[in-house]
Amino acid sequence: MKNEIAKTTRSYGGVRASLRLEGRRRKLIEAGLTAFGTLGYAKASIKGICNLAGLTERYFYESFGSKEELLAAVYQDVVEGLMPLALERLEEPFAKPSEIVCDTLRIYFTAMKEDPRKARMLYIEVLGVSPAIDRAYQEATRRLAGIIVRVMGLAFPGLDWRALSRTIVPTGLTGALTLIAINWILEEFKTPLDDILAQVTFLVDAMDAFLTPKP
Amino acid sequence: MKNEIAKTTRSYGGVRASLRLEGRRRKLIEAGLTAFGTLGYAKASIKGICNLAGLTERYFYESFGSKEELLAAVYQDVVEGLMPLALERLEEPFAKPSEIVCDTLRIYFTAMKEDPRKARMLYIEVLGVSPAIDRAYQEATRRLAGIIVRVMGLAFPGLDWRALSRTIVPTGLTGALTLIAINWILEEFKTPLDDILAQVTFLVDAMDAFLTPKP
DNA sequence: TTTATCTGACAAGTTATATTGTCAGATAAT
DNA sequence: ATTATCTGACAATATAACTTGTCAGATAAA
Repeated sequence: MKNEIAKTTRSYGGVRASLRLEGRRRKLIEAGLTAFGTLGYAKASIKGICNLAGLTERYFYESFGSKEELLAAVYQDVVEGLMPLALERLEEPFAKPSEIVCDTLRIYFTAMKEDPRKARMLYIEVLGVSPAIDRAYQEATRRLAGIIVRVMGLAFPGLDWRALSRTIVPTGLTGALTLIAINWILEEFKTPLDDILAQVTFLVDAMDAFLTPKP
Repeated sequence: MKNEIAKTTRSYGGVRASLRLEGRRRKLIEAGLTAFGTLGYAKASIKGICNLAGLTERYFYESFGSKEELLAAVYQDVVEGLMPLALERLEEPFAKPSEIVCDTLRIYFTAMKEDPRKARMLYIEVLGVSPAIDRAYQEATRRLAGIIVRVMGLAFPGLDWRALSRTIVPTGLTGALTLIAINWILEEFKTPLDDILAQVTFLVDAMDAFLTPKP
């Protein structure tokens, strides 16, 4: 209670106080991503994270109240960073359903392979930490399901996705995508991405053939 | 190194040494299930688990080298205990595909609702603890996928499930089932099980209608 | 130039947990 | 009956991490 960090207001090293604080916060989030995504949440220590960030513990508590709070911030950051990537593709035109589906999946899976830390955060480290984190996970799952529904809505405009979105179908599709991703992560991306996408293409094409009535 | 527990060989209280040891081990596994399945793995302490088991720490280290080792044993126990339940149903006859699918799912989901500790163990507490546990999770996932393939093979004998089992389809189905289950757990079983199964029935019937050519 | 504030390194206190050790009384073997 | 072993309760130690505090030197403001 006595010795809280005095709120910094001055400029220092030519940068405003708020910018320095934000910079430290970002460094901690980045370090947290590395620590959680490699060591895992349980084995990552605050001191270790601070070392990675090139900061000292004081600055950790300046921005976060606990390791769990940092985890939540890192998780949010990863989720927020990944969403727009997939959404961009949805603005572009496409020739057939399997194209838009696979393109979106490719973006998603590629992002994970390029940064396995994020992959671990998204699916593995985030579960079972605390009720608060569980809620964040649920919320992120819902958003992912929402994106999937949008993609499927574009791919199969004939279906009533507004109605379907109130069923277990989006959750099921999300789960399918998620577990395929988890297995891919745990086997260290051994299966070529193109193999996975070829199978998806086959399935989506089959669904397309079923839905579009032949004359 | 000096003071290891002398290996017990005598009979005591009318029970053989090996039986007493096995009994303590089982008590610890049961206590671990309770602790991990409610507090969560991270927050469960060895002392707390021993209290739940009505044993002292000495006996913990008699049977397990670490908390993680206990987790692996508990996980195995839960997985082994759940498999035969679902497999039993597969011996019985059924009228239509959605019947066998839903019956199996009902058994599975009911088991989780009746013992949420197991549900949490299966899907939530087990992830991200260590590479060894990750492998156990992968193995269990494969076995679950195997069961799903068997169920689908019964429900849709017209499909070549031997070939399909080498695709992402079993993993996808497993993931769908898993995430639906996780959401159900995290929302504390709010959605009535019959609602979920009704949707599954609808989907499986639709798939059936698609696969059986109309005259 | 002088004063106030910021930074980085580290110390200190606190808590929690794991892990090993001790021991008195209960039980079985001789 | 006496000796050896087993059990349960608890003490002691070690370790690790969190959290707060101190302080010298760097930087900016007056």
